[in-house]
Amino acid sequence: MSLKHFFDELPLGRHLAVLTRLYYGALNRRLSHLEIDRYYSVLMYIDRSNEPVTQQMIGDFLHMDKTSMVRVIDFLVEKSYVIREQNPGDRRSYVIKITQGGRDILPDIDLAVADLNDRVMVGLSEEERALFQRALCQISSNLKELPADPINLEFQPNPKK
Amino acid sequence: MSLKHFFDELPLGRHLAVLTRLYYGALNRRLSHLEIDRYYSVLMYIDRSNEPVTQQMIGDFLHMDKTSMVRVIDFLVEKSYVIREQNPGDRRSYVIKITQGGRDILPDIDLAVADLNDRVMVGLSEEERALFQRALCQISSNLKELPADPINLEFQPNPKK
DNA sequence: GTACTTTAGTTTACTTTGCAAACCATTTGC
DNA sequence: GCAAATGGTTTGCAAAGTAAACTAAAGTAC
Repeated sequence: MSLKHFFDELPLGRHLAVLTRLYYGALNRRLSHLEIDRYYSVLMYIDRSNEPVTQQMIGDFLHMDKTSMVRVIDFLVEKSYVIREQNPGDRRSYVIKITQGGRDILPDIDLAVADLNDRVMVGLSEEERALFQRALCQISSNLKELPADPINLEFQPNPKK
Repeated sequence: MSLKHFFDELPLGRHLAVLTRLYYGALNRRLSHLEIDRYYSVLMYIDRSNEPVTQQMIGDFLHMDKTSMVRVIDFLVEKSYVIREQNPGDRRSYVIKITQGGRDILPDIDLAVADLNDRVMVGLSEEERALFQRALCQISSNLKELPADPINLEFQPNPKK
């Protein structure tokens, strides 16, 4: 049997799931000194945005559902990386603001993410990396066009003691 | 803020996780008439292999851990898609064999997977698709070189009633 | 202004998958 | 022949998505 060839016949999602796990395994290892579980992206988004951010906006941007969002923000508030502030413009929602404590750990996160993003691309030329990014976007937009059942797929770190 | 640019700064794993979820959402929808949850890959592998397959081998190939493997095979046996047979060569292990019932649903699975794998690539040339596949393999091998914490990330379908 | 609908966020209960640890029955290595 | 490793199982836990029901606030229509 040509396992090599069979690889391409498998659901693409299977490969993506494996890569996701490997990726976060590596990232969590690099950032294991931070108490931030795996919510790097959330903190990065809050920091990068130049407009006030609500939970809804974060969830929309990162494609996380709102109940998970509650848990994530609860966690980040608990760790004092962000605070919930009343949104003066809409009293139903909160503005999520990064704290100094959050800003303090961001450089580590940015560095680790940038470095790992770079390392996983070792062996690919600049053009190939650019194309890969473009392919991801294309695939994403293709998938969003398709009818789909709701599904959850996520990773979780093992509790490192 | 250039959100477009920020996209590349996010952990690659974040994008992969989202794509995995979208992909399985679409695939499960297409195969919702089958009672096979999301174990397409397992059945495909058992079918494709031209040597006797044990749970260990499946798990190794698909990067699923052995306790999940037990659950998956239990499920497939329950649904009569596969059977566990004593492995004459090693009495600790089983040979997992696909049944006629399993073979019956494989064409549907193969078709849906091939079609979806193709659809997600719409907008990319043959060369670009080939490069994308190669990039995935490269990334995978790069990641395996890196130290990593164990992590789990998977998807799960919502219980469609 | 009153009533209906939508939206932001929360809570609870459930699902799937990975991991860890303990375990049994074998097989392998010395 | 005995210790160590291996295939598989079980149990218990963790994270994240979903659904459904809920509150409070906003928006819309009349």
